[in-house]
Amino acid sequence: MKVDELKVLIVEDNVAISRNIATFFEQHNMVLDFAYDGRQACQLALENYYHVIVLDIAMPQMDGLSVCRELREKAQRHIPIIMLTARDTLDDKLVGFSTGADDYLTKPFALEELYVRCLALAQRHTLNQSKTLSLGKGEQAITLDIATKHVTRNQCEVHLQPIPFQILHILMEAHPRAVTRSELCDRIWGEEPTSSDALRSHLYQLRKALDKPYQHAVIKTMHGVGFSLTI
Amino acid sequence: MKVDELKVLIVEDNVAISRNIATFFEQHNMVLDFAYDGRQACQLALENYYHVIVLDIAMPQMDGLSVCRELREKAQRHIPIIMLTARDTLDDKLVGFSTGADDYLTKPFALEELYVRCLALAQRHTLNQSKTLSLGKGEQAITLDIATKHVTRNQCEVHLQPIPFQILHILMEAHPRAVTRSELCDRIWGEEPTSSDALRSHLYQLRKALDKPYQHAVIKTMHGVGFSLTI
DNA sequence: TCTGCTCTTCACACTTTCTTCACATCCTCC
DNA sequence: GGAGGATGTGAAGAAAGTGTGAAGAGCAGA
Repeated sequence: MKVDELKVLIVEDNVAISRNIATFFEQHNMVLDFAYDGRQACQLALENYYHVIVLDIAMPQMDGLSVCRELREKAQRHIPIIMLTARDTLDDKLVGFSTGADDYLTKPFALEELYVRCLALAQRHTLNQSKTLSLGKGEQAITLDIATKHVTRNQCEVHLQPIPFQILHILMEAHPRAVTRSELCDRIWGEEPTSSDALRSHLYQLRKALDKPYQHAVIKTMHGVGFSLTI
Repeated sequence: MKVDELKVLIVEDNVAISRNIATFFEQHNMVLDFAYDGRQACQLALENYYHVIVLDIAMPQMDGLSVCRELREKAQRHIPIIMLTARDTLDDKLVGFSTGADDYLTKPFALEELYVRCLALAQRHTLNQSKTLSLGKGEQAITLDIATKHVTRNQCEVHLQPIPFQILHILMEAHPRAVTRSELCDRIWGEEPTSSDALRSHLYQLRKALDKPYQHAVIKTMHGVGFSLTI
């Protein structure tokens, strides 16, 4: 998956609306998956990594609110969710938010509006700007420049290959949460998974470059869980 | 967060609009401060704690975008900001988000809409903080961070293996209720149960790590019933 | 085509965690 | 106070997960 692609799950039983969204979003370089009912939505959302989920409230089998509740309960991380609703009373909105939606739109809505809110939620609004992440201080100080792919630790440049760079990027975004192996694989390889041996090997490379020269290792293994940064 | 604890800064040079917002918001138990230009806004925002800032883009002296940028730069924490804008093109929205707004509304807007978004933003912000359970004080003080899997007692880190961690998590959620053996087994192993010897062994490990170093044991056996935490 | 870099695969060593078992101890009820 | 079930203790081995490093495949640019 390319770094600047946004992966979005559209949960909407009305095929016409789905298709509309698809046309607009794909023009804007987004990668879409679709679900047409709640069950399917939950399954997809728990198995794959999405930057944002667009969720219709009114659906057969399992409505949007239930999906939202289930994801909040079962998913390891907080998945950004935008609700689509036909209702428009204060109470309905409050209910939507209180079950854990991050944003909502009332139908009918402008596709553009949905697009902007997806970007914002995915925190990709800085899409075209040089953005640097930084964490820690002293010997543990790590900076990562997304645009130039520069990484430093303790002010010294660290050379990373592309995949180790991606791994570090994901870990820094998630900090202090641990990231599971499957989430890492999902975000790096997307649809075409490789053997998990590859991931181990890239992690080894990342550690060799980032941690080996220093006393304190910042990449921590959480046995049976995944990896996290400890600063 | 209780609604009546929400503290909001309204930054808007049009007094009529401010007054409107004030009337509606105060009916909903929010506590408001007002600023009428950008300078004033920055000053107030940096000196006081607000749950949300409602920020008009078009203002004399220093516009909303500049205020936003300055706050992102100078403020220690991420202050949730909702932008109010008269403009309504895709680019304008993107610019708004890219300077760091968390949400925006296009004028004219329904007060109700603004109200709901303020609530949502404040809530989302507190939800994003890593979730920690804590119980007791002094030597019995126990904290458990769900995201990072960190456990402390008496401010000292306690290393737990995954299953003992799960057990403690379940016990802390249930506190002060006792949890039966079968409930524990059910939640840990689900459908495929193991011998109950395993559970005993994991409980032993949990006690060894959590209680042994201290005088007072917090894990209490209720003979024939199950286990509970006594703080 | 060659060169240099990156990615994947594989084999092996090592670590952590889980389960099982044997025995000790405790509690409750008769 | 004794019998018998429930629970605590601890060690040992099984199982799963992880680290390490090298070798070769694959690919893009010179």
